[in-house]
Amino acid sequence: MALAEAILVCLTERSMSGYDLAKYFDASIGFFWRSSHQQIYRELGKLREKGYVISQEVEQEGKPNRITHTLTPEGKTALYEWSKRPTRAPSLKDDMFLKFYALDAIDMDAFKDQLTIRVEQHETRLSKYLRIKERFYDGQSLNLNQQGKLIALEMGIDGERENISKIQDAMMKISALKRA
Amino acid sequence: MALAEAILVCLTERSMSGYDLAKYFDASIGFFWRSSHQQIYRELGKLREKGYVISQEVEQEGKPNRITHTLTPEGKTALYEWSKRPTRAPSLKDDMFLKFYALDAIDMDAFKDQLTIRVEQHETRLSKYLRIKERFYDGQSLNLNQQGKLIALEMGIDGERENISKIQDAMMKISALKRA
DNA sequence: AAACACTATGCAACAAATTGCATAAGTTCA
DNA sequence: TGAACTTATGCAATTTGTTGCATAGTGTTT
Repeated sequence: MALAEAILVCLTERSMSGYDLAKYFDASIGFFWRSSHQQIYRELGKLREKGYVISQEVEQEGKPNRITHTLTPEGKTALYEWSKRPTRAPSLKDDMFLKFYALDAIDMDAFKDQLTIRVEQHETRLSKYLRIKERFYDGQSLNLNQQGKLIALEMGIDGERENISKIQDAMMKISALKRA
Repeated sequence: MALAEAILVCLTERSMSGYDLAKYFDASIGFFWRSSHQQIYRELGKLREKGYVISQEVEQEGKPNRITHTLTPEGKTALYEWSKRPTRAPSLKDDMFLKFYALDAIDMDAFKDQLTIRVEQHETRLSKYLRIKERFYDGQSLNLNQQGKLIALEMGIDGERENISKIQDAMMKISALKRA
C-alpha cells in the first residue's frame, strides 16, 4: 500500500509529473524505496481516482507535454492519517544471507566474487549519499522538513558504512574457513 | 523468484513439511526472509512440478497426516546454478524513512511513539538472536554449514544493534528539533 | 541523414506477496 | 461438552512488483 504514500510524500514538497517522480525516486528516496516508472504511473491513476491528487496537462516547448500532479487537501489528510498508523519493520529479502545459509550447497568462488561486487555497490551508494549531503545539507540553515530528510540521509549513510564493514568481515571469516 | 531458493536451502538441511518450513522461516531465516504458509505451500507445488522436490504423505498418530518434501538431485543442481547468479542488493521499503521525509506533514507525537515501539521490536529480535547463538553455536565445533549460518546470524545481530542505535539517535535529533 | 540519448506517458502480461477464508483432526482446559 | 489452541494443508481474491513493449517529440553526435 505504501507506494501511494511514498508518492504523496514527494508531492508535499512540490507538484510533479510521473516522470519527475520516477527521477526523484531514483535520486533521492531510492535508497529506501525503489520503484519503476510503470508502477508510479499506475499508482498515480489510483490516487487521482481517490481524489488525493489532481492532474493537469502542461504545455512545454521543445519537449512533450507533461501531466503535473498536485496534492489535494484530501490527499494531505490521508497522508496525515497514514502517519498515525504503525510502521512495520520491513523484511530484508536478501538472497545473500540465503547463500550464507547453505555454504555447503553453493559455488563458493562465485559467491566470494559476488560479495566483492556487493561491497563495491555499497561503496558507490555511500559516496553518492555523501555527495548529496555535502551539496544540499552542509552549512545551511535547514527547515523542519529538510532536517528530517537529513536525519534519514544520515541513517542511510551509516547503514551503508555498516553494510560494507559487515560484508568485509564476513568475507574474512569465509576465507578463514577455506584455510581451516 | 527467490522464495523457491529459500525453500530449497532449508531442504538441504533436512526434509520438511510445509508446516515445518513455515515454522523454520519464522524461527530461523525469518530475520532476512519472511514468508507466509500460504505462499510456501504454493511454491512447494511449483517445485514439485519442476521435479526439484518429491513429496510423500507420512501418517502420524495423534496429529493430522503430513506431507514431507525432500530435495531431489535436480533440485540440488538448480540450487547450485542459482548460487552462481549475482545477488541483488534489496531495497528496504521501510515506511519509517518515508515519515522522516515529511516531518511537516505527519503527526509527530504518533511518530515518536512508533519509533519507541520500533526500538523495542529490534531489541526483542536482538535478544532472540543472541539466545539462538548461545544455544546452538557457542562452544561447539561447527561444520561448514553451521559456520555459514553463524556468520549470517552475527550479521543479523550486528544489524539489530545498529538499528537500535540509529533509531535512538534519530529520536534524539527529532526531540532537539522540537525544542529548537 | 542516421543513430543515439533524453523527455514523457502508458498498456499488457506475468510473477510475487498479502489477506481472508476454509477444512480437518487432535489436545487441553474450564 | 464446548471453547480455545495446535498441527496441517490449501484455495481465491486482491494488491504489488517486474518485464517487455509501444509511442512520440526533441536534441546531440557522428
